[in-house]
Amino acid sequence: MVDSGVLRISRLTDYGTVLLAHLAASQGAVCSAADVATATGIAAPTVSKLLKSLGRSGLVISTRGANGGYRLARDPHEISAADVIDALEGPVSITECSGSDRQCEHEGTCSVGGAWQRINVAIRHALEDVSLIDLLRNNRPVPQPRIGGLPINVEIKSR
Amino acid sequence: MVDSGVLRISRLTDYGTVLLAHLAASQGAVCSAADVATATGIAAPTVSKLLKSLGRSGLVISTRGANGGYRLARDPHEISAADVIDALEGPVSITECSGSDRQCEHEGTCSVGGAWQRINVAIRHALEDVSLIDLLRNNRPVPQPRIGGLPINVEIKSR
DNA sequence: GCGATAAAGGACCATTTTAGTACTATTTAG
DNA sequence: CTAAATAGTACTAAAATGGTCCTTTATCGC
Repeated sequence: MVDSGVLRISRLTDYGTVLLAHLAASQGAVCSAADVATATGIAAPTVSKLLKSLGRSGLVISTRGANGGYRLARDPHEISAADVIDALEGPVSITECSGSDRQCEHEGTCSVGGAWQRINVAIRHALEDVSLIDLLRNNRPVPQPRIGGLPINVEIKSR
Repeated sequence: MVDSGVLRISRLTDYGTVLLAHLAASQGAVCSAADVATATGIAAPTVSKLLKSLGRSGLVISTRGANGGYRLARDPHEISAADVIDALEGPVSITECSGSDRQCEHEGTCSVGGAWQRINVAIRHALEDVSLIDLLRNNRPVPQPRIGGLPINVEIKSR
């Protein structure tokens, strides 16, 4: 449990961004799933599965048959992190009851709710603000700030 | 799968905010875990487990023995959503490899990374911006729910 | 001191989610 | 026609999650 905590995206979604980044780097050329797998080092069946999903969501365009493959459906500037997450995991919502309109089972006694929406919106904006290009470009050796031995990203308040 | 997707906090963390909200509403009075369980409708062992965690993280203060119980460690204005999440789930990080210092297994081929940090920071800020009081006050439709006689929307000093 | 109360801390189990695999059908270039 | 490649579906293994139980320790009231 040393790993990251909440608010994580699933590993598959993370892979998804890697795949899309590869397609973006390929400048519109059609790449087969196998090619992408080789290039990214992600297992072929997994790549295939992900690209299928991304196709269904309209982020990539597929061409079937011999010499077929995948390419981005639109300019990588126009694909946001939110798009990728939506495609692979469904709509973003931080709590179960704040996202959908169905009833929370503790509705009567639950005194928490409204402010999560605000948080949701903020997160949404952050995700929409980052494009595939950003994800590609901001790639750097990472001078990750470190606090003590802790791999924390953001400053943590004193305890 | 109708439910919320990624970026959700776990149910336990959600419960945690409910528990803390109840303690906030109790204005510093000591509440036993059993009381809180009754008041919130959350299963007693679960409440107990959560309050233990919150105690270890310094968000609540425990008193053992007869007439013991829990109370908030500090003013509810000073407890943020980020605090609660940190306490119950560890540090927030959206991807596995952006949060920890361990190597991503696809390091050589992975072209994604940097921009997630920016997203992390944005999310972090959103979470730090919302206090327990906000979570209480922005309470929705449910008009003045009362819990075993206790009104839950206690007005505490506004800011 | 004694007994009741209540938290602390672990160990443990059931269920759900997630990740990954396999197999079959369909489409298309040559 | 055949080979290459995606589409779709079903299945399995592994991990995280949620929840329960039990034993120990501390405190209060008598």
